[in-house]
Amino acid sequence: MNDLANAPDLVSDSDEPKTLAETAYRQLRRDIIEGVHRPGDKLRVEHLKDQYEVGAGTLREALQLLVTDALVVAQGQRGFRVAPMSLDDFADITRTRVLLETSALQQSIELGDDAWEASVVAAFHMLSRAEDKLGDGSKASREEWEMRNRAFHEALIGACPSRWIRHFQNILYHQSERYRRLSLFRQPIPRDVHAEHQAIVDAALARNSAEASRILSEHILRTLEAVRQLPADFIN
Amino acid sequence: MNDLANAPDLVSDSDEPKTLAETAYRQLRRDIIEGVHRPGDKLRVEHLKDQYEVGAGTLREALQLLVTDALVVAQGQRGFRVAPMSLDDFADITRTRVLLETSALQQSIELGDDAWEASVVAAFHMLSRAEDKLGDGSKASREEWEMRNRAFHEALIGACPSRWIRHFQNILYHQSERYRRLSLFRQPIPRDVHAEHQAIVDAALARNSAEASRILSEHILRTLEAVRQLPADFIN
DNA sequence: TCAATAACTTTTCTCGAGATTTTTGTCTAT
DNA sequence: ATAGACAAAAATCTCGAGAAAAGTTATTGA
Repeated sequence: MNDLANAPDLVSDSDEPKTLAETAYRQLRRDIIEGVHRPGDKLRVEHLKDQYEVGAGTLREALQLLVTDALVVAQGQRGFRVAPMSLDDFADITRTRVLLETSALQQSIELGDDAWEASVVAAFHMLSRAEDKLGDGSKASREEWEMRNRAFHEALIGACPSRWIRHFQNILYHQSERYRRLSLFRQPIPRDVHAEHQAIVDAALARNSAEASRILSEHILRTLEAVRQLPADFIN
Repeated sequence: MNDLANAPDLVSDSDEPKTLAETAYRQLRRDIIEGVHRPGDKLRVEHLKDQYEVGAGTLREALQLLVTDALVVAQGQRGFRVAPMSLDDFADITRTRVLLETSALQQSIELGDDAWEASVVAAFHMLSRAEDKLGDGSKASREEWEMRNRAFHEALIGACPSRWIRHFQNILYHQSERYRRLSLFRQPIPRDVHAEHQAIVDAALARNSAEASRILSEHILRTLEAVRQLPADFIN
């Protein structure tokens, strides 16, 4: 139909940072997702420029990039703040993710070729291996699992030709990461995620679009439930 | 359910520009949508800073804001360019818009109260009046119609509580504006748009979610067909 | 004639200082 | 004691110049 699948991303994310601003942007993004800068915190340029070792203008640019990801909000003439978090917001993020990701998955199942099937199987395998090593509870293994989990979800919708859906999906994934981090903190991988992933793979390879969407939906929504059951004051 | 409907937008767009950078941003955005800067054009800071009468750093910031809207693409260390246009891209935009806007409409129909109904009727009335004045073919009347058309679509999904859907919807609307401009150029409001809008309003007020979505889908997709039938070299 | 290198020009990126605006703190008057 | 106004402090926003990179043209050798 169209060949957008191989077109460059709307916002380059994969390749190396070529500029100081982008380097600071990535460090800041990680720090926000990790909770170093907490929701609602004011991000003062004068303080942060020393911390991240760049000029004021450069840091400003990094903050602007974070506005694109909606991890930072800018209020004209009143500086920058870390985007607030709330249960309602996470519910919104999750539902929107379900809407986009199921649609992308359906298109993937419809259009995906052998190479797509192979990449899904491969990503699932990588993820399964990471699950095995998750027992030690180390931070490294958990981060590895995070990365591969993300790679798996990306592989699933990899054959979806819509650059826009993938772009929005990307933004939402970063957002959820902030929340999922909370749920992992208390109950490290509680439910049987492996079986859920396996079921999605099976349905996808069987080209059973409706079934795959249904399972994926429940899979994503379950994370919402996990966060909902956290102590109320966990999100502030 | 949740009270996000009245929460501030992810990216403030309604209120007045409080900073020079934001002013330049709006001017630039309009110029890109209007085609003053053409797709693929290089946006050289040194030239543009004089044209828009701001400093280099300030213009840089304005360009960064446009990256958020995906109207400008930044290539690290190689400056900024106007985002390219293509038929495939517009098809992608349109389909994604349909996905988001029908979902938002369904939620609106489900949750909307009397005030929502009133705002839909009001926006429809405003739009109809603008259609009457469209006969003179003046630029002013066409711009008025554009604004009210947008207001109408926004009113329809106004009761959708998802800030994220509305945010993405917003970005996509700006994108389509660039393309719709082309179709208006040749065939000024060709099809019977009024009847389509009327049908959507009727179905929405009757709380007929499925029917309203179906009509809205076709309504949006028709614009895609209109652009498809333009001379091939119109998009370059 | 063509390819590779080198010098030059253009453009982007980065920084620190000055001008505005917001915020904080203090003081006075009711 | 509270509210308002004034003053001081902090932070943001803006600008122009200098450093680094990319792009362009000229030159040289085979």
